[in-house]
Amino acid sequence: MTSSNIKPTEGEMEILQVLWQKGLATVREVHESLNKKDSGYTTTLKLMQIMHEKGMVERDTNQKTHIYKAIVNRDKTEKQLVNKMIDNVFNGSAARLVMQALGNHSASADEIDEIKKYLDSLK
Amino acid sequence: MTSSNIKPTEGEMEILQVLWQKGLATVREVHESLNKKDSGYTTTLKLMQIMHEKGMVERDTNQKTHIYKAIVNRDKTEKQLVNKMIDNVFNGSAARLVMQALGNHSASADEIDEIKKYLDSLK
DNA sequence: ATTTACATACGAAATAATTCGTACAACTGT
DNA sequence: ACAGTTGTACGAATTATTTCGTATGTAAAT
Repeated sequence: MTSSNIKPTEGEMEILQVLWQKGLATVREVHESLNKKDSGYTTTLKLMQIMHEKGMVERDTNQKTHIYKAIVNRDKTEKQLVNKMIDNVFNGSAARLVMQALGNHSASADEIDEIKKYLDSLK
Repeated sequence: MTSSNIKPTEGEMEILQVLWQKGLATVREVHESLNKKDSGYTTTLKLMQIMHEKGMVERDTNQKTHIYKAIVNRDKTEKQLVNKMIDNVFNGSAARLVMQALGNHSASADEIDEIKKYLDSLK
């Protein structure tokens, strides 16, 4: 087992996405990005505090309003989740996952080309 | 929103996989397929009973030992989970998911060829 | 200066998911 | 017939996750 084994919950993933996208963000910014009408500001706050305890994010507390930043690695986290799904849902077949993803979510022609190029580069 | 919206938990997914693969199975067969050393037989039993309540599986109770069968659709369930991940983790980009899945050791050369063929067939 | 708005902290309730213990029924072998 | 094994049922404990209420501090606006 490697150094850090991360298993973000669903709620944590949503927040991480915002942070990865924005780089830096306050709790309010994150909360508004998520625009959940079903849960309040302090819920997002609490979640981010927990993420801090767990070492998934860091924060600058010099100002009254803290500024957060993800410190878990995006690529690594994504790979972990994808691998788990491949295992858990597709009996270990990456190909099945890929086909399910493409057969479905109407990947655009552009996307398909992009993927082809990528496949060629793997050789 | 369509008729049935299924959201199997992680434990339920593991069981569904066994059932999809075997077609029919008893609780013991499922439990042994999963070979979890960390949880007992009655845990699997309970889970499958809950799945029955939720209408994810049906069972033949004519014999003492009940025989289970998945009734949620495999393809549909997989699509749902993949879409959710695309949304939730990859900001809506199927291509990003695919690349993450392939950039992994998990994909063999054979698999990659298979996917290429598939991509061509999409045109 | 005082009210109003916005921030963090944090305990605790609410909800979800997993796990187990135990009661009891039905088969199996002696 | 009866002990041992294997099965279901199901309440309840445990653990994980999300949600909120409320205390309290700080800045801004009137």
